[in-house]
Amino acid sequence: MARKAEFNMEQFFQALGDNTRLRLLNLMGEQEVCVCYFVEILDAPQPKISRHLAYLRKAGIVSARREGKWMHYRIVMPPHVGAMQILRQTLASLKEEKSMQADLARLTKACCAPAKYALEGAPIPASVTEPCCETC
Amino acid sequence: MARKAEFNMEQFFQALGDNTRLRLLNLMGEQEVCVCYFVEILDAPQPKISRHLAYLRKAGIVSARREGKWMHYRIVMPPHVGAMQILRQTLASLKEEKSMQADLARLTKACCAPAKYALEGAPIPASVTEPCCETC
DNA sequence: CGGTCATATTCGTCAAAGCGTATACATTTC
DNA sequence: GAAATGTATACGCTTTGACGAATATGACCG
Repeated sequence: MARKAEFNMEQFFQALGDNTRLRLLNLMGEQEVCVCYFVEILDAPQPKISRHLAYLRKAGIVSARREGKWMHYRIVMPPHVGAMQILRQTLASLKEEKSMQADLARLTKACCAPAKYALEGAPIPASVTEPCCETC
Repeated sequence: MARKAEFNMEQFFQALGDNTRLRLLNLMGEQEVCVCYFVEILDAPQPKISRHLAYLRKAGIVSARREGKWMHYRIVMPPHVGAMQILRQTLASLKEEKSMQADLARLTKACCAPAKYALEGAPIPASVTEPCCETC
């Protein structure tokens, strides 16, 4: 039985071949992140963020979850074993870049949830039940 | 001392985001390969092969060596540690795809050198001194 | 139910990149 | 040096994708 799902390497790498998307993936890392944080931290127009998230979703790299008005995105590991390892290695490499570290630092201090995300590193934190405050 | 060279992740992934280039990289694997073999095995117009090789060269993933009329290309591991591991993992994953295995099989049987490449797996085979025959 | 907020999509534009064809360049051979 | 061979580049065309601006959708709130 062929357990290995059909996986499009070409599309996978194309999805990784954009700096905005790499920044988004770095911000997600192990945790679910609300779109409003992406907009704030990347300091980019909201449609741009949304489009790149849609691109990642179509490539099967992230998944979305709605919670009231807010959308939360998280990384979903590809079924393809090799792609999964590549993605893990990519995330690890991103974390070593200074600009990516700066993004992450801004996430922990962002908006009204300075430590909420930083302290809980669960992959799918149901803990994040209040995604935003009055300013976000 | 910052040993880590400036590396463009975005450009790196863009270079991997094309199936023709993935096929070329798979064919190179550990060994140097002559352009004429690429053209024969991918069954593609020679300018197309040449353009993709130039793209990979600009991205710093392959290097070229001239030998008479013939050009030999080989993979050069990126200075960036993470990128190197990603590239290794990518090559390993490619080898598991049937179409890529078929390409490699055609390389070993290609032209007039059925076993020359298959038997010697040295990374930079100086052994390949006669790259082509009358048909290639 | 109308308004507001968060997010997604559409539209038009522009740059990047893939392709086939033709041509240029480099090397060998005669 | 002229022809032949292997490879690279230029050109025009088409597709893809990134972008900003505008608009649509979906959920909450009064």
